[in-house]
Amino acid sequence: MAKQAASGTRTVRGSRTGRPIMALLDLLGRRWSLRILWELRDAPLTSRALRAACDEASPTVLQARLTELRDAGFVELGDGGGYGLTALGRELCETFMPLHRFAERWQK
Amino acid sequence: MAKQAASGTRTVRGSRTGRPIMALLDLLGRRWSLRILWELRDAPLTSRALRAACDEASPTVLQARLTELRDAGFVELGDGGGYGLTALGRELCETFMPLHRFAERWQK
DNA sequence: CGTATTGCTACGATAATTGTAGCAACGGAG
DNA sequence: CTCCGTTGCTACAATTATCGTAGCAATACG
Repeated sequence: MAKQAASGTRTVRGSRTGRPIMALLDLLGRRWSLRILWELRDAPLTSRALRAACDEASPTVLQARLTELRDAGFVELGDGGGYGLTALGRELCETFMPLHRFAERWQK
Repeated sequence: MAKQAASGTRTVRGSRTGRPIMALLDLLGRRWSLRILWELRDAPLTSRALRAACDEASPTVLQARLTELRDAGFVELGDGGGYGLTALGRELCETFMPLHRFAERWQK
């Protein structure tokens, strides 16, 4: 019972409120979503290079996430191959950069 | 079953590199993790209030996430009941606050 | 005692993810 | 053209994760 997106409305699993933050948290909360954005932060990667960067995750999920992230407008498939961040995606990725330093301090 | 943390080492699914950012991305990439942190951003909530805030998500997963987030030191169970963010958790949550405005602009 | 909370768990059903293998399309040698 | 190697992408069974419902023990109040 995959939740269908009602015409024009961005309806993501687990977020029936319509609040965009919920849709975003849900999208980013799926496995490998955050990781994909992270791995693409510097430069575009081919699907296989991305898979290698993502600890050889299953191509099934990666393709699913890439499709979702493309639909969301965060990732694009460049002409000539290779996945890269869109301007919007780069902007989103910037939001997560402080996470890097935080993680270093966390670690404990 | 749930991957056990080898003595002293923080080993999280999908992150065998040992880089803390990977462990963090993996932890936050599990379902409801981000949402839980988000819902606790203002004030502590009881387990049931949190469940209500999280769209009546299954208590099984919520308990699992809460345990993980507690082990990570982001969430704590206050004396007298109620889950709240730790100082570290509040700090992590601050990192995600820009996400709110980003989500508003996203939406499209 | 009854009633209502709290945090938390059991367990079958369902959905998501994994792992392996492979496809069609394109391009560059040879 | 043929042979390679790459690209993005898919099939499909097996394994996990999550859902949904019900309920437990503990605590508190009357």
